[in-house]
Amino acid sequence: MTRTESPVAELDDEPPADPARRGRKPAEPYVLEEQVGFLMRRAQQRHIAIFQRIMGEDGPTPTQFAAMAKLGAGEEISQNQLGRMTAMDPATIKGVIARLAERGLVERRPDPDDQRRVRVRLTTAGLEAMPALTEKARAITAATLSPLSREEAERLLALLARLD
Amino acid sequence: MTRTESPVAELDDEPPADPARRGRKPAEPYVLEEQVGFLMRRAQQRHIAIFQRIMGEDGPTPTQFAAMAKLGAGEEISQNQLGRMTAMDPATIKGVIARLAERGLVERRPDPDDQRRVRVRLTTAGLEAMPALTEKARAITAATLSPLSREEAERLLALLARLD
DNA sequence: GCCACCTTGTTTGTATACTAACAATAATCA
DNA sequence: TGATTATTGTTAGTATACAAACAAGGTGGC
Repeated sequence: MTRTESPVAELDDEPPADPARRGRKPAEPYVLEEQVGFLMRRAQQRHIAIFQRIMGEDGPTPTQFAAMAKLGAGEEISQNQLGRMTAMDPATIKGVIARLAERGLVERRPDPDDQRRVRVRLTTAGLEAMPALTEKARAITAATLSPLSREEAERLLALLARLD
Repeated sequence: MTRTESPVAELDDEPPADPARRGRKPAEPYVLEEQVGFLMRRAQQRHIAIFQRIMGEDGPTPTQFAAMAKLGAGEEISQNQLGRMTAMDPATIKGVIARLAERGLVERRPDPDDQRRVRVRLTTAGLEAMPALTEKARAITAATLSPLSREEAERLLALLARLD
């Protein structure tokens, strides 16, 4: 699982990298469009655009739907724990849950056993919305991956999952 | 995080998922951790954390550095055009340039030939900062891709580039 | 039982990102 | 030329994200 040597830097035909360059030759250029960060940002922009198009005007955002998906069949989960499950820090999940609550899709109540906790669950409206939303979510995944073959898509997901 | 089985449960064959599933079988579950959007968001979170660690406390953010990289050797580019080159819409690039200007790394001046335009370029301080920042950017890319072999990294970049 | 420490949640501040609406200027075409 | 259209930039509003500082409720060590 370790990788100590040469970075990536070779989509074209470049000489090996060198950390200390003192007045040396032009060396390899830094090409923004070939950097992981830039490519991921662009891919995410496209994905989010697809998400909004399919979910529609007043549909949930990606993080809102992630929270709803984890609340799934009606479980009650503490706010921070839900944040951990959906890769959001406490400050972020707080806002997401607040907006879902404003729209009547989730409800919060104090945990009877631990007064620090806020338990969150889907409302009836939220529960009823889930099947249609989940179908849309599948369509969003499919549309995002549509430029790739099924094998390529699986390879991409496997590689992304390893960047953790 | 639970990583149980194969990444992509199933794409079947058709991107457009069937809109109506009425009382069908249990069907495949929707597993958040296997969706592209979720995996990309997590990968980006990790990348941004690496970025901030290596660039340091008062280093540029990813978008700020992207803008600086495109201004490169001292070219003067209009604000919106710079936004297009770095995948930022006009409202976003405006804020990024404003913050870079506050820190004295770029400067703006009206375009003499087109009064709508604002031309942006690196200041002397910005220019002088670039070599060290670019070295750090290379280290960031390498660190982000470090869980992968060189071949895997190249495959990932190629796949991400196709999601456009 | 008490105190130190950990966890949970909130608040504030900074930085992306995008939409929508708008103003000013250029470019085009009838 | 004059009107329509396009481009450039700004402003306001919504929604992530994270850090840092804080309050308050649990837990364990002694």
